[in-house]
Amino acid sequence: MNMRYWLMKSEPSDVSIDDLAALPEQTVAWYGVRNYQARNFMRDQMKIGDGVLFYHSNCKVPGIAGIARVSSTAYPDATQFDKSSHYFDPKSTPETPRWMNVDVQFVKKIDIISLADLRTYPELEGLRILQRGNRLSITPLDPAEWKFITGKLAHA
DNA sequence: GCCAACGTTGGC
DNA sequence: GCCAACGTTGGC
Repeated sequence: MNMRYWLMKSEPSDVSIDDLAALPEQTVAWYGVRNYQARNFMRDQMKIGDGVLFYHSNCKVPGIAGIARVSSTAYPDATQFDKSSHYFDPKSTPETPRWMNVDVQFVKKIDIISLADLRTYPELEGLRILQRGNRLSITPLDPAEWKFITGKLAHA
């Protein structure tokens, strides 16, 4: 078991929580991660069933917009081989792919918990996304943080 | 649109 | 291996 918890950022103009809910199987390949630390989280630590906080970034009201789950282990990100993709990486080959992704499946939408809200809870002081200068698009959560957010703050 | 903070690149 | 230059992220 040993379930882990993650916060994953997505720009809603790219994939929003509503987009995710509307997709076939309500599942999306978490493509486009081009940061090694974030990739390593997916590749080395994520397991099917891990909890995901779906975070809207770079938008009018940044914050946690829904709950999701990891629904595959990591596999090569198809966009790295697609010349027409913004995420194309000429240095990557199918034999030795650089970039991986997992699949993420919708669980539920919640009333957005804004970044400003998140900052008001002492329980969440350690949340990686609240630390100064944090830019990592995938960050781990403590079970206590997960519990607090999904139990006390999340309202469907 | 601004810009601080951070990650990556590449010359040396 | 250092580090300056550059590109990106993402809140505001």
